[in-house]
Amino acid sequence: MNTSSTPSDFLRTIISRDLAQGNISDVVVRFPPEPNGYLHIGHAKSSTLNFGLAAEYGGRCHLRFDDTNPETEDQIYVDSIKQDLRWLGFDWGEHEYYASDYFETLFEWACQLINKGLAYVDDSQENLIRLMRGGVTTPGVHSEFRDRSPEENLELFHAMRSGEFQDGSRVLRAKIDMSHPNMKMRDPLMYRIRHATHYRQGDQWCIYPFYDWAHGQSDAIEGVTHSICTLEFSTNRILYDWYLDALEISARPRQYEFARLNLDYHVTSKRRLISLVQEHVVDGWSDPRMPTLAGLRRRGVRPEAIRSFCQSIGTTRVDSSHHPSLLDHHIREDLNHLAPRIHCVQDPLPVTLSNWPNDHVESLSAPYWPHDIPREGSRTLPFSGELFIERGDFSEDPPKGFKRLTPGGIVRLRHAYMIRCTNVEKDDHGHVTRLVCEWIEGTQSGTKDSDLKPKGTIHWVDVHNSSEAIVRVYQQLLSVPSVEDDLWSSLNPFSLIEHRHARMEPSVTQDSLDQRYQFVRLGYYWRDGTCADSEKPIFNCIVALRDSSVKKDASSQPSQTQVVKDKTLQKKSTADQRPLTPNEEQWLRRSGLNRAVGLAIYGVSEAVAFFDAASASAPRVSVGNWMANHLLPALKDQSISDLPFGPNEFAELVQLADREIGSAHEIRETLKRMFDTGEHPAVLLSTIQESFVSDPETLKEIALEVLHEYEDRVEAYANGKVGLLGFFIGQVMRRVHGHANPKLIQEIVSQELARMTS
RNA sequence: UGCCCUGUAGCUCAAUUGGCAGAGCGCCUGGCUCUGGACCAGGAGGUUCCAGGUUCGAAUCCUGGCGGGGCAACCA
Repeated sequence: MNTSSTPSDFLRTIISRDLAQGNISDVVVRFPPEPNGYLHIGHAKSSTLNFGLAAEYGGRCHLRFDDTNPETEDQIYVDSIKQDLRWLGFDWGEHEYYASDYFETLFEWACQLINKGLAYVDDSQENLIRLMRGGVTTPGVHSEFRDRSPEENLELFHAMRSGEFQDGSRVLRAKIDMSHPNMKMRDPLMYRIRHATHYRQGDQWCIYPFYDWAHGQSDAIEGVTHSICTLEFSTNRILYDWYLDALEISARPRQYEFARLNLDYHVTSKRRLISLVQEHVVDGWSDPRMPTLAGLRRRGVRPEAIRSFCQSIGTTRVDSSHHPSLLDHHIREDLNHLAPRIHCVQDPLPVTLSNWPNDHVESLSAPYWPHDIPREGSRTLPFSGELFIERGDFSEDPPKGFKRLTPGGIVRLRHAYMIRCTNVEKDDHGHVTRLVCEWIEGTQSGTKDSDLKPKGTIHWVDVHNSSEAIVRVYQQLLSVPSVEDDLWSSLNPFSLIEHRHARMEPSVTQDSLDQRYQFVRLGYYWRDGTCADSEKPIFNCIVALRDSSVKKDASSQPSQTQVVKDKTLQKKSTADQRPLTPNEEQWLRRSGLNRAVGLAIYGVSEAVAFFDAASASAPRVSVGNWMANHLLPALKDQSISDLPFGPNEFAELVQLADREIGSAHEIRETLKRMFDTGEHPAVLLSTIQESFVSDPETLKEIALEVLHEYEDRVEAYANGKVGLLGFFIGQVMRRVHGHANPKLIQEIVSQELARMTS
């Protein structure tokens, strides 16, 4: 199976830390689909993440239906989502929840916000509200209803609930900040009026909460600790926190975002999937070409493959798109040890063996498994003078490297004999209709090697002892990696290839209907469950075998030349620096600092005065560097005057660094502690250094330990790879957990190195 | 144009939190084989987006720039 190394990603880092620091005692996550469609491969990523996290950390994962929009949601989707999740192998126990079950609580909480003056009823029209929100660079304006009293708001809100108003006539909004740089904070809507029947709550409600108002609160109600959603919600996080803070409830879930799954050559947007179904481009939601779990399932993909695919792609915050070959790889890996090998000829070409004894039928025994798979079992393969081979396995005019049958050439029929092609029969159009071949006696599979060297081995079936079948081979739905402008022109016209006259070997009739096979040299297949009543059996191709003979088509990985990744472009754009103002120029000249450092200081209020004061007793350049690189960035929101220390203490710190009383690492640590305690730098530094390994003998011991452990590298060092000095220092540093002076280590390591290699 | 996120091998991700830039997939070569599969061995592929700075040492910290994505639904 695939590499079982436990995945490491930013979420696991966060959760491990929360657990270690005691921020939480149990991990509670949730998978929150809206029941308005079928689950697809993207949901598989999200659900394996959440259910996987819960399992790994011994926590739990809730299934919550985010059903706050009565107009699009339906029980059939609830049912299909549950079915798909169970199929994937996930178990949520009794933790099945519905956001709509929280409507009453949400309503009460909204009233609380109204009472606090943090929410108001707005009678403005929809498009006016939109207009008044402003744009990304222009602030919004206040609604004329923004300053209604809590009493009036409460009364109106209750009237909204009791159905006194029409759809769209009023909304409840949070009262935040109409000029907030984040658009989501410009008095977001909390409730709309919708006189619609909810699939679960019926006509109980005519006001419905929006996502932002419902989601975080639902998380809090359920005790969710980590609320993991996709990247497009990252701008919503600030609102998520605002609502929870405003409510002052004890439960405190946190939202984290990760990148959704994109699969090249597949349609992933729900809207487009719907139109494919509605326009009958595909055979419903479970068409084997669809990226829905229902489609994947019908195609024959097993949940194990989907889960291992999802684990292998990792979890990041980077928008990325995956090539389907990776999914294919996991499907094959799953099926390789599971699917017995049988013969199927998809596109039959008749072959007559001219010298085969008349009417003789030989029963050959053929193992189901190749030598490298440790499984037992075989079946009987009837063999006579009338056979079918794959049309593509014969070529009159073979390309270079063709390893199959050619006029006059020899191939082995798998599990049977070698044959030589002696004659090619064609119709009036020059189309090959039949091959006449010579049976080569004594070449049966398993017998001693003959001198003959077949070009290759091909599969076959017996004409009179085989059955017809329909075989469907699928390719990606799109002919381009992603839909550009128009879905219809992006569709791959060859996404379904149907072989109506395929021939199967006879053993198949004895197998159970849900058996998955490898059709030798073709791929993995199984019977289409939805067509059980069809006259001929219908087989779906689950995934083709890897095929290094095929010319790569449009869906192959991009070639190196195709991908320039705009690197040249990026290079060209040298950092054009903005011109300086006269004041800035004067400041730079006066301070004697370089541009970057100088401007960093100039841009922060009080920083110039701080710099001037500090540089009275310490070198200006050092003061500048330490300020720009370490002091100012650590400031975050607070201002310089809030610091528990002043410029004089800072100057002392800089001097400690300058006189090499402390290493850069130690000085940084000292500064960090000054932020917390405000204590004197020299005192802090000496306590830090006390815990340091400063005894040269001890360090020498450790250095020798390292050098012995990495003898090969010492040799490489001796041979001129002097850059390894840094590596040795690093290793010693690691062993003392950073608690030592690097310059001292360098001295010692260099000495020992010189001794060893001289 | 405002705010937020994000740039590591062709692709997707790692890198013990400042210490030798690695893995899987894909690709190429060889071996094995009665599957152009699987398996085994090897290989190519990197200016860690760019330019500066701090440091004994930077993919990692700082400044500036460039590229990509998201946000202005009475959807979620």
